Amino acid sequence: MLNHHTIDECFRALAEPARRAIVERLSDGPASVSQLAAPFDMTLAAVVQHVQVLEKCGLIRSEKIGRNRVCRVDPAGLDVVSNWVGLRRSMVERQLDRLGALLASEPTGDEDPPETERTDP
Amino acid sequence: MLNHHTIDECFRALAEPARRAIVERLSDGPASVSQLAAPFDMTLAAVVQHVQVLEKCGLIRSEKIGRNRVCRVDPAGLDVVSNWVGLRRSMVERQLDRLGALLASEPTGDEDPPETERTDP
DNA sequence: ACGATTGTCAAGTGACCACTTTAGTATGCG
DNA sequence: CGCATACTAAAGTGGTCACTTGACAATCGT
Repeated sequence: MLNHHTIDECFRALAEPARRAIVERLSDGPASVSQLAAPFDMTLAAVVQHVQVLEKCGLIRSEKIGRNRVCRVDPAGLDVVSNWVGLRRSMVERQLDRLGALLASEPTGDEDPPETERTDP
Repeated sequence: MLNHHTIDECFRALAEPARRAIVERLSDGPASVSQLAAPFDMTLAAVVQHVQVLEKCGLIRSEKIGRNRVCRVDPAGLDVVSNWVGLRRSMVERQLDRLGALLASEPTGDEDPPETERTDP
């Protein structure tokens, strides 16, 4: 019940350049919060907030080790957004294929009304 | 010079539920602006603005036909975000593989310092 | 034990942005 | 022509959110 893993939260989280940069850094290997903060011209507190956002939406996980919090990417989070994009891509592709086939198989050009619209028949 | 196609713009655009819904609707087939607006409890003007955002970042294209503007998904836009996510996913996967291999090939447990860190040696 | 790291919490602030309103332009239809 | 449809453009507004500050807790090194 801790993670929502919703598409909305994931996209919202990745909309922020700093958070995307954190995920990029983290996809190269685990890191502590201050390690994550180093490249930024930003307070440590701000980075902590970003980490919290990323964790709440399931894009990263973290565990406290001593006085450090070590963070790593959670593949499941990436999958959520990957699936969304992948589905749209395949739908658009299928849509274009259908259009291509239609154009190729109708030399006369007048058989039925030009249903260029949505998939319902 | 019209489209930026930057990752940042694409993610920012998709962070908005309404805009994601528009892309979803559009990945099922082309539609006019007012068709896109229909399901929303929102002014047409607002939808127009969303369409403009989606077009500027290269996620959709549109052409004016008569008094209608018909919109369709631009696959290239989806590819931009797909590539970003795909790269991170593969990096994380590779990272986990390396960790697994390391654990499997070290029964003694003390050969070199535990470099769980980034890829540099 | 003391000081220095490392992180956390809470409250405040400024900027951005989604949305509305208003007013206007262009196209289709009878 | 005249009226409705479909969009566009500009300005204003409220709410969200990234970031700061400041004060505090826990842990490490010496």
